[in-house]
Amino acid sequence: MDNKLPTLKEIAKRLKFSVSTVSRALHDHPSIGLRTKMQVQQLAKELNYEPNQSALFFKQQKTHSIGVILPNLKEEFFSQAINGIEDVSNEHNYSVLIGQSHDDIDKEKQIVVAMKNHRVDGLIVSISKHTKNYEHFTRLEKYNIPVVFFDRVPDLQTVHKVSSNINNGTKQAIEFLISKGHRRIGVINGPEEMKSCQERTTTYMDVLQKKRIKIDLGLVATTDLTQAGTYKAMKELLELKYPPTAIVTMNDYVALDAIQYARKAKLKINKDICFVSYANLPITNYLEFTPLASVEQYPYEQAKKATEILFDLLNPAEGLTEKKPSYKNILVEGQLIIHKK
Amino acid sequence: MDNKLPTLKEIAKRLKFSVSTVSRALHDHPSIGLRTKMQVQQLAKELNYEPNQSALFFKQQKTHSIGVILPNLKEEFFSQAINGIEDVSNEHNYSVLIGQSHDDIDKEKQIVVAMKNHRVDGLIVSISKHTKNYEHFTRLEKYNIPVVFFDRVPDLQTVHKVSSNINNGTKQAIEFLISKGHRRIGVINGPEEMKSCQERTTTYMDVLQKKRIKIDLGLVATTDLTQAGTYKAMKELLELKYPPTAIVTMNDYVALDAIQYARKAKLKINKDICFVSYANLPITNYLEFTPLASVEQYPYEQAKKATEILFDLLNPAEGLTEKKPSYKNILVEGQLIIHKK
DNA sequence: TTAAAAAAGGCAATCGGTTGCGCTTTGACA
DNA sequence: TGTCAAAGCGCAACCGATTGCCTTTTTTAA
Repeated sequence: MDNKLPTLKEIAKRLKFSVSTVSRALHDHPSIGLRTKMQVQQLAKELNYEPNQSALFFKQQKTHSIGVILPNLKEEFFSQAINGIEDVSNEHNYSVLIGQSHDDIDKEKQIVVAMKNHRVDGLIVSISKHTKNYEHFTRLEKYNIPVVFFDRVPDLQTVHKVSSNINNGTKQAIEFLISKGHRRIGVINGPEEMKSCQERTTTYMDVLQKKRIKIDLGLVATTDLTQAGTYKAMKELLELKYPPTAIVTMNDYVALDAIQYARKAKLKINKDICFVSYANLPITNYLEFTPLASVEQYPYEQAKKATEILFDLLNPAEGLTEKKPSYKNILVEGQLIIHKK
Repeated sequence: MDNKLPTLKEIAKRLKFSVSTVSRALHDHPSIGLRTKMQVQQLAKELNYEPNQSALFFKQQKTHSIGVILPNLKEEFFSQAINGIEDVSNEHNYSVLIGQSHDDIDKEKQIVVAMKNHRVDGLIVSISKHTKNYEHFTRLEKYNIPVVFFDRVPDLQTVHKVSSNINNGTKQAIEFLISKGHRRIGVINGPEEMKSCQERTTTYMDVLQKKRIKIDLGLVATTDLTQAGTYKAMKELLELKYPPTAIVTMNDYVALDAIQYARKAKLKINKDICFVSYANLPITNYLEFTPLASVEQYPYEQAKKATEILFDLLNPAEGLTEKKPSYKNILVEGQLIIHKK
């Protein structure tokens, strides 16, 4: 009982019209008579006709789907980002294909290939924390698959990207800590490959310098974002001759690990030592010991903006010539959120 | 410079073969000579030829993609589930299309239509918490799109589903609390529409009865899973003449809200009142006040199993006749995990 | 009444790959 | 040297929808 889906041919046969007439009738083409249109449209409705998307995709060389590659859906940051992507895609009647790199470069490359084979019309990407080489992405140009990066973006001028300008947030964060009387402020940064981490350090030093606070490079530690890495960083910081009284951490997950370490070290959170972080996870509402403040990076907005750019690329603006090798580089301002409690 | 992708036709033209020969050569068809095969395969490699998936999808009437519909990616339970789905799909070289219902029935229906239009080969679904009517899913049968439900499954016999058998976990949980000396054990359950919630209540009563503990229906409250709903449930329970000394909550998110409420009510967690929950969120590791134990529901495994079933449906086992209106109904055993601390 | 224009609809190519079937070689064997 | 089969390859249909162009019919105007 393989209930074949109705096709144009089927309708045409029943009504004794040609396939092309049926097609045009359904599209309200002017050169089809009213009676014919009515007949066709009614039968189409009766049969519950719907055009075969695969055929359309094939003909128009479009799949009406975009791919999304990101490190890990488990991080709420990214699952919020997905919402932004989905919302915009749905408006355009596009579907969303998802792939997680799990911060593994090989997996990332593999997904890119899979997406390309699937002929996605475009790609939204947040790169893995180890990605330094972007060839697997740039290669997509040959296939006319536009790519827009967000949040974790390559340090290239020749790509479209949306990222969070954390400089302002970082500045606010450090000034906030200084205003609270802290003078020895530590940093637990992420891998140096990540552009945002370099920026964080730079801003950190800028602010301290402006406020005429001595800079001690020993106060800048790095983690690979694992719990072990963060513990190690904390160990280094706490073993300093003059340990920090406040620490700025790469993101909330790092902050949670750092806080856990501090507690094991019998430090009183927000008393002996304070934390300021990035990302502003909703889950922190349930925590007893949380960062004093977080720099919100607006994942939903970033992802939304990135997707909008992608659709602009897919539907080149009306009346615009092809000649525009200009690359979008949008910055979403980060914002320091001071937690209540 | 619209670098057209190479096609069979292109290769055929250059080598002066017919398209069909080229096609067969690339597929190692026996009726093609060795020399020809070599030539074709080499040129194909040089040109970086790759078959146009859209064309294939169209021809074979398959898209090599499966759709996933679930309530909310923000819940770690579901983002873990996605991993299981992705892993299996990748093995089969399938792509994963994602849609979130956000627990909204209309949105859910809309996504089903979008997925159908996209001609996904199959669907993995965890229904919204309000879904009672499953017509939008059963309608897919007509399109030969198999559906496998997981975790939040319809209460129907005529569908494929994988869900967590929480009865055993619930039993263990209640017995655990009883062994700790609790005699007044409360329940904060989810919406009654959800099958798992009915089961929870039933098991709860069974165990109490077996242990000869008086059943007080006042101890069973429900929440709509929002914070407000949970607060209301807690209020009811705590205002009882003899309030519970332990509470079993629908899931960890509910538990967190309940715990927060209890703390505001100046109750000492794990002393005045204990909690046992479901889901076992990793985030609870960072919490000061957590449930004593959680019933792990193995989202990754559930989703993985569901996806495997889907692929079985897509590739009907060799030598099996079509005649098998048998519906899979897999239960993944829940397991009580007692938190250390 | 006739020519020309407008209206209505059909033909066939096309997208890229697959595949049943038929045609032409070649080689082996008698 | 003639015969026949196997080997090697091409033709053409097909999947479903779109669209440029041509044909037929009807209408309008001269």
